[in-house]
Amino acid sequence: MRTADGDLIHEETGLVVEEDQIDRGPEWRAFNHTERQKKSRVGAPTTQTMHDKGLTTTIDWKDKDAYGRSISSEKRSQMHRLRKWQERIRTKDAGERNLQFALSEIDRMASAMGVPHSVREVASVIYRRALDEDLIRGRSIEGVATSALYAACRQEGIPRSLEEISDVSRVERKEIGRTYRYVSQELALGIKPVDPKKYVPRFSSELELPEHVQSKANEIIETTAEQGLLSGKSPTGFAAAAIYAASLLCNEKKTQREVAGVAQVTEVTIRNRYQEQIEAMGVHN
DNA sequence: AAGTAGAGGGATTTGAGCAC
DNA sequence: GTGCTCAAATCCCTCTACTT
Repeated sequence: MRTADGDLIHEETGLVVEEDQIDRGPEWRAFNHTERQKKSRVGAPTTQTMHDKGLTTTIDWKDKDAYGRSISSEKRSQMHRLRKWQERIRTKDAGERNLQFALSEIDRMASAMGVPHSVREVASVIYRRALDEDLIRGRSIEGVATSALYAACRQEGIPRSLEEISDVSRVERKEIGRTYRYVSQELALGIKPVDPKKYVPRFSSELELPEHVQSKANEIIETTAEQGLLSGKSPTGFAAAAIYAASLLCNEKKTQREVAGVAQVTEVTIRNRYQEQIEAMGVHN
């Protein structure tokens, strides 16, 4: 095998067997200076599948020289040290690269969702903790990164639903939920179920509902949640129903379809929830 | 808009099988 | 008997599709 430099490499040992003696200086090459500048780089073809793009030298594990002869014990121990360091650098690089990738994914998703910088910081911390606790083994980096972001949003009090986060992630909703539960449990994040009231301002502003409708929706949520109506129900559906009910009560009516759209639940869910809520409010008043 | 049936999915409970 | 794992059963919620 020959490198781009023309050096002959021993197939098994990977050691250089024969150096290309010819100086291919620039002045007599076929392409001139400007052509040379056009080429961003020269040399061996690179591959994206390896972190070093396949350019680094590999020291193999045989104690033979380029000619296949055994080498002295002094050389052997020197080779051993070199290999050890190469392995250390290689694995360290791989870990760093994965972390870099995860953090850039978190950043990308956070930007796409428009969440503040503090959430990204928290997500990064959660991801690093998951890495330290060895929770990523057997799971995808993207999955853990996405669930770290999901957890961070909830922890910072600006929750995003699994639907919303799976829209910007390459990982599907089910996987995010599963990984999130696992990470949250293992790291003892102690995140409480999302308060539906947290969704009210965002959904309301998307629906362009005035302040007093929001307060009414919050009131409905508080009263009905006290009566145990929230238990086991999805917070987004609950919030959507309360907003719908509030819009009716305040004569600022939005259709179930509109509310369902911004909350990413179905109209059926809104119907079921809001009737329970209205009933409970009736009993309450 | 409202209602209904049925499908599908997640979480929890129950029960069988196994090792100690 | 106790503790554990794993699969099946069950419950509840949300969804789609359809009708009124």
